[in-house]
Amino acid sequence: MPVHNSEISEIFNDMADLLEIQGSNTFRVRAYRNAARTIENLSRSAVDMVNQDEDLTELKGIGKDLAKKIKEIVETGELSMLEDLKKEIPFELSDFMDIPGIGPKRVHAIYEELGVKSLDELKKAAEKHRIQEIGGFGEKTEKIILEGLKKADKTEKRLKLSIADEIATPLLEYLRKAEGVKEVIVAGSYRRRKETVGDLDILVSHKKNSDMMEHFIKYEDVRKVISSGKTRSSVLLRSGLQVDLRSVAEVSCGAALHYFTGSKAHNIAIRKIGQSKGLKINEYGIFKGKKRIAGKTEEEVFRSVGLPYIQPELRENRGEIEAAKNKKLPSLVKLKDIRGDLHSHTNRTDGNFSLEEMAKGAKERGYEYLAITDHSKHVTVAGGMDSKELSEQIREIDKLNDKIDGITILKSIELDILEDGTLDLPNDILKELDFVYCSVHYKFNLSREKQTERIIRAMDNPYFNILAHPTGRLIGKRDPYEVDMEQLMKAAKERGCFMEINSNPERLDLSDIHTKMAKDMRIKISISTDAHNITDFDYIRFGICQGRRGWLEKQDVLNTRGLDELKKLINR
DNA sequence: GCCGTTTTCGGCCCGACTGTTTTCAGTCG
Repeated sequence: MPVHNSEISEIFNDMADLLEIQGSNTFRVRAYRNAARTIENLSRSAVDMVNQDEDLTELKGIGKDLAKKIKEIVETGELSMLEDLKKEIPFELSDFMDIPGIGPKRVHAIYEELGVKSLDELKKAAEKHRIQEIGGFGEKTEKIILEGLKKADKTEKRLKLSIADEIATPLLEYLRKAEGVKEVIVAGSYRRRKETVGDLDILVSHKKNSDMMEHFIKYEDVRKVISSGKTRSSVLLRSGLQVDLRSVAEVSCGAALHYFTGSKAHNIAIRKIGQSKGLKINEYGIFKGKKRIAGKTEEEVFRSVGLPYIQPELRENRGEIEAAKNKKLPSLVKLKDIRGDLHSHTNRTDGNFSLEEMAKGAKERGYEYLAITDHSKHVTVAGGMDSKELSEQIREIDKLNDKIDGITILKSIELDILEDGTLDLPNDILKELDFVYCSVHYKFNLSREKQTERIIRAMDNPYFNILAHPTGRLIGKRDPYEVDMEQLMKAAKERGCFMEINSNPERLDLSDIHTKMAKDMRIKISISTDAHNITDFDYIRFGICQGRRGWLEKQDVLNTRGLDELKKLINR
């Protein structure tokens, strides 16, 4: 049974939870959490590393002990120490910590004092007002627990970046109307352009005596004020999104922006470097003793620790600090580098606009080319094309290309990969196309081995060029299908195939980590939108963000090329 | 439990807000 990296990191996180509740050394707890993160962010499978007898202690935060534990997990699928720990402390206690306001110390107290060991029992204890009986606990804490339990039922989810955009835009506009306001900027994972956002961290600078905080909590979309102070307030919007507003002085703007942009792991790493240079770094600035030596801009913050500016999308402590030190930071791809879209649909299958309308929409966006990739026949619900219909469309595109100026329409298809790895249409029609996009649309639940084999077999066909939405996931709705991405990428590399970042904010597939894997393996990427509408072309901005989070540079992306170069590059 | 361009031992990021207390611990980001 192959063990996934995510399972290893989950075991380490479980270890950390239980150790923390047990009252273990906090740094030991942190070591487990760090290790969990390292494994989760690994662009290779830990199983392979163990099997190839590689030295795991080379990895950040993995020492002799944790290396041994990783090996044990890989070989047995579990960690005996965790199993032992579960016998000492009820495992369900770790769920208590999902309640906001409840941490390990309080969980420990509840368990020790009341013997409560499940969420059910916790609810009953709170309802009978037994929580208040515990020293250091009061009425409010009890209420927090009851409310938290209610909320846990609804499984508070992270919002997709596109939704966060929709919520943030009017809020920012509103905040900018406050009296005495100077600057308003969103930090946090929103600024790092992560695919989902847990909350919004907004920084404001304003004149003295501004009513900023007052203004903020009066926003019409506020459902509940969580906390409100002079420098920081938190509210819950009706959408369920939490927004934290922080007031910052101008001298501290850069330091605060860096601090609240995160990620936490990145910040810790930066602060450690600062510490080694005798500096204290916090949200107010960079301090040498009591003297502030920097903090007005983010550039100053980085300079003070001897680093060049690091783009927000890279700040995940996935090697960006080492790259910065070695002057190896990527020059990230930009929206304006994109010269065409390689994945789009028309009303011949499940799109909403005609070929010509889509072409005009792409042209209006300044594109030099647009590839039409309608579905093939197996996708019956979308009215997929057979050979005859495809050849009709090919002739239609030829005609349109004669008629329309300023943009070239490329002939392509989103061709289904069948269960046995064959392609949905025969090669004699595929050879008429400029290139072929391929994808999986059914039988998502094959075993990891079978799914991997299926796609690699498809890649064996010489007309296979680009793998669309390589894991099939829909964020928050459908998990990615099981597939060995490393194997897929190796196969793609050997055969001259490419990968897609599907820019639809529901998909963003490849993920950031897999994008980085492709980059490391020198596999070029199509950043395209899968547009079914003209406005869908604008999803490209989310794909670009994902590409940037995966360290992509202009030259790593297929559709930053001019038409001739693209055609040369894409054909096997 | 990890880690070392002063270190193989003694550190390990830092401050605001809240609740329950009378000076602070816990939690959060």
